[in-house]
Amino acid sequence: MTREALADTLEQIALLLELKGENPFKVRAYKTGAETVLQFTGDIVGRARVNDLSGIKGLVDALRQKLHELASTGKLEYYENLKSEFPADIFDLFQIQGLGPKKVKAVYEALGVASVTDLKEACQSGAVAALPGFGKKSTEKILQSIAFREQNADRFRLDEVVGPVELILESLRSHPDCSMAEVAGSFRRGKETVHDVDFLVATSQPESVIDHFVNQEWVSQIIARGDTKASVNLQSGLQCDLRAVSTDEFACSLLYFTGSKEHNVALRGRANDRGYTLNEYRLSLQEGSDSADPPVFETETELYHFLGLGFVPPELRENSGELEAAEKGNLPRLVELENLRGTFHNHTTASDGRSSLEEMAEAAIELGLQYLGIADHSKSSFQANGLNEKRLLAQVKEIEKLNRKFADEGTSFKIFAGSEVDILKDGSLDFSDEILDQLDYAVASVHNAMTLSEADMTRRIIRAVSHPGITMLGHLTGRLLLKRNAYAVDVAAVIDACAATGTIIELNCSPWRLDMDWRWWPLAKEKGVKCSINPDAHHVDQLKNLWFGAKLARKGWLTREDVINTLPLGEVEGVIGV
DNA sequence: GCCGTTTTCGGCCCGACTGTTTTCAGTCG
Repeated sequence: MTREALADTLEQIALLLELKGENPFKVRAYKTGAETVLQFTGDIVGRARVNDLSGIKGLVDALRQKLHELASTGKLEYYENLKSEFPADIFDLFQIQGLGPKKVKAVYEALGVASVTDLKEACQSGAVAALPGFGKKSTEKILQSIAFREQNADRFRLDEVVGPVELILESLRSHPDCSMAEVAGSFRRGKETVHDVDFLVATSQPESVIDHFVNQEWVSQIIARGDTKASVNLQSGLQCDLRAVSTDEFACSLLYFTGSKEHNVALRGRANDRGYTLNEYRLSLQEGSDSADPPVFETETELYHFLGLGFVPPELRENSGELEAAEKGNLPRLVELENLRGTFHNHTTASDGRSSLEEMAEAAIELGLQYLGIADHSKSSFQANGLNEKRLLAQVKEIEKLNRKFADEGTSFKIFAGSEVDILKDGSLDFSDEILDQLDYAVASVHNAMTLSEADMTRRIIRAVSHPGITMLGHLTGRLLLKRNAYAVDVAAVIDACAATGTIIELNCSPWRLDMDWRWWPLAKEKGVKCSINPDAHHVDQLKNLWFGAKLARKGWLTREDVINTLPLGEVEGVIGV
């Protein structure tokens, strides 16, 4: 039983109680209970197991007893009973945008809608539109949301994939018959979401490695299994494919299975021009060609060089100019995770984070960072417990105190006091200039009124980034990968405005966002706009989101010089204007 | 269901937006 599992159960109880139309304050008690469990500093699971939860605000008789039962037995009778009153798939309905507990309750009770499939049918038949409180537009919105879900049903965010990838790679590499193993495909290229994951091994005993691959405990279904390839589904539904080749074929295969298809096509054309033909196993002489016999390539680098190209990092292999650059020797030296010296835009328990200021600082020091920017929500983000002026200034004082402590201890580390300031609907900011002046830096972000027209949204954001108190723009498009599309905004115009005002654009590396999108960074770079790779961490563990950020920054052709948080403490202050 | 007490029960977190209404309920951040 984990902390997250305890909190999940309380949250699901809250949802079910809402469905039943229970007292909303009772519902809230369960929700805040879940939050309390998540934020508790200490071994909440252990304490729940031995029924030692006294004195924790928010957990009194009922919740304390339930947490004890859950932690000590792994089950909760109250929850099981509650669940049995509703169809098993009812939770899926809450994923539909625009459907909350009241509306789920309405379609369930009036129409017997118990799943997303039922809901779709009921929308199409007009039954939903006929319900009180619903209408034509609601029906359309629901159908749109269902379509979006269906479209993305077989795609996964990187955070859902990175764990399994490491596990499987390690398992393959530890097999005695496997001499090399790599992950290829869109994961290796650093796409923001993936459909499946491709693995490649070099072996002289393919059957034995494939046997090993399909018989792991995390495999839930074997889709296909042949002599040199196999496909399986993991419990999450993620499809993983394995190809087994010989050691001599490994480099060409890795190139081939990394893609993209378009990059490969261009590369094959280039091989043809030189009298060769390239496939997933090897480079061979074209029939009748008088070119020299090609060697066996041990690495992708050797193959690229043979074709007159510099090594193209996998992230750039989208056939968007990388081959031309590789030919001229103009490929950028891409930024690396290890180049990052610090980071901005992180939250603490002061707003909606789950780790305290001190814990976040300690975790950043542990990661080897020299500085950490704190940017808790501002007062308009009420749902996120945004800070008002008084609380913000108190936090600034607290940060100053901690910084003095670091200095006294001889620790070369600094916390930058900032804020994630809400961009209000008209583009004005949630804090006055006088308050912003007292901060080291400020991130401006949109958190509401996301349905403005493109023109209005663009005007709104440009007004905010043009404000002298704003250092950087947070998650430019507001997208939530596989969940919510970007709001309408003219990204190019915003980039122009940032270029004109010297405003930094964030690469928000929460795996839900990865925003601004990698496709826009080359333009931003061309215009001279700098990037800040920001984890948007709400917990110490999420500082590791920097890994996603570095990957996506590379995909956007960014170098160390383009990313401000590669600068050491002592230089970065100048850039953010401290 | 929890809190703060006025130790017994009333009060509990805001504001914008949307769509369905025609004054407001539900959703979302």
